[in-house]
Amino acid sequence: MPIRVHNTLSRTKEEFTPRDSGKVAMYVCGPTVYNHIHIGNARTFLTFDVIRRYLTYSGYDVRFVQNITDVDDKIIARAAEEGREPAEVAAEYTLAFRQAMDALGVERPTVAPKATQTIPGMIAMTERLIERGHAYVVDGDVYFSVRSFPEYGKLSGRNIDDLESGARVDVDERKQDPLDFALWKAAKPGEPHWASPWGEGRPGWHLECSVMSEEELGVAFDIHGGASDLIFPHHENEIAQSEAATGQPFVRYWLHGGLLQVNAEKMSKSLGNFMLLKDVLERYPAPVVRLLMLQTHYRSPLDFSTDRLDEAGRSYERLVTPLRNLEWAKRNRAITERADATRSAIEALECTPVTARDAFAAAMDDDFNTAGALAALFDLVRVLNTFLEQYGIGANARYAARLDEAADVLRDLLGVLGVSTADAARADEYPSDVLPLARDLAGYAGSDTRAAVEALLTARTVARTERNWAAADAVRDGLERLGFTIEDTPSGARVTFRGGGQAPWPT
RNA sequence: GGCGACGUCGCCAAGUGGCAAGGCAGAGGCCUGCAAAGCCUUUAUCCCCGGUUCGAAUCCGGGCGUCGCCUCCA
Repeated sequence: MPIRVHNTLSRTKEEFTPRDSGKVAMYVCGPTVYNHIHIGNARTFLTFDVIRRYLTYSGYDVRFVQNITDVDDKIIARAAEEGREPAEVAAEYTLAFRQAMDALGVERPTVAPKATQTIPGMIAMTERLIERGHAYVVDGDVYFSVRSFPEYGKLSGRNIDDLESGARVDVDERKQDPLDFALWKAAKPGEPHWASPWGEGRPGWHLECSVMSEEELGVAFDIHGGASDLIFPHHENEIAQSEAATGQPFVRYWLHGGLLQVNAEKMSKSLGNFMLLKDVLERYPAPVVRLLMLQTHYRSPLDFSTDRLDEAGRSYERLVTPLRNLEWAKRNRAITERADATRSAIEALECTPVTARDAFAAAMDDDFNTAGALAALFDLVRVLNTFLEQYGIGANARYAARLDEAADVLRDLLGVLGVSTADAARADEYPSDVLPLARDLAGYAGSDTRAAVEALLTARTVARTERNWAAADAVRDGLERLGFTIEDTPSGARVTFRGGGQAPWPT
């Protein structure tokens, strides 16, 4: 089944046909490295990470290019505030950006060019534009002439005259038209600068994306992504300069993500209501953050709050619990076939690898409907749970293999969404707080925390055998306060440590 | 003022002409010493008013409300 994508240029869903069969060339606008990225930035990068992963899962060879804007007004301003060199500021936040993306589980780009390493290409494109009559020089600045490009406005659905009537910012008298934008800026004293045919200067904002994408992907590459606030003027200007310079279409499919909001308002630097990704990741595991964002379609606005993160945490638990339960059942060879076990539970288990993959793909093929894809995974979870409930691992190897197959599908498809299941089994590094508890309740005198927990569980088992519920519950409640959960299963008590004295999210 | 998006169960959310997915929360039941996890059951005619259609949450018109872009912004 073909993949369909919403193309901002046509405002409709179109069948996705890449330029070169089997290959996808995509470009996503990267960060300006003047600060840590915020959670809104993260949403956009996450969106395109999942799109890239799904295209790869679908069999495409994806070449993914993302710029690093490391020379810009905001970087210069920040450096001036802090009495540092712009390059130093850019280097610091470039590193921070990569670390944050790694922490979120975003795959690295195939290529991540920096603006400062693309200067010759930007100068060359500016020269091309001047030659073709699309740009003009004024006092060391070079401006693109929007009037020279008749199709200006086709992406954002505006026309030049409407834009000018709504203009409310000071007009630079040196521009031929108020909408003309800088391709090259003459450097002011103290600013980073490079030699150019128009004097010492630095590139304008939009230019790098046009140059890098053409160098790395060629023109009329497949997918250009970014958040919807980049449609105008950024992407509109990219189209103008690229198509004016090459005389060819720039991009086949424009994909734009919805903005993240806080309290139903746009989160932005200027409103000051933003949260940094790194701060959120200190409090919530990456899979939970990803899950929250993937529960909403990528083009819709998404309201972000800790309440919703907590909710996503519970959803994550539901998705990974069957994997934990299956491992536990296998380790204990738990076969709990019940008298009322049903034939349909077996049939569902047999069908689920295929039905889950089909439903997942059908949702994702429809403009990357991750919410629908998740629904397919929750259905798979129910099938697994139901089978485990009724049969355990099953009385013969045939079902054990079926269970493994279903679990593999679940892990694989969660992987396409970049939702790691690795955290699900973490249970090491018990806190030393268990030692006094074990001494008081189990008479354990050693210093090995794992042995202490074992002693506590043994004491609890003994107490339960003696029907001494108060003593048994003292162990469970004591451990609960330290971040452990005890669950009694047909194969004995299972203890899960969720970390710290405080659970990463309420359980 | 110009352009655009959205309004679906308590909360979140999918669904673009044919009996309204899913998650969270709630209720009842099963299981449990009690729990936890899990299973089963249970909760909507889709902002309002018109229209098109055999049939609309889905198409058209109007209204109300929310949000975004038009200025750096993911």
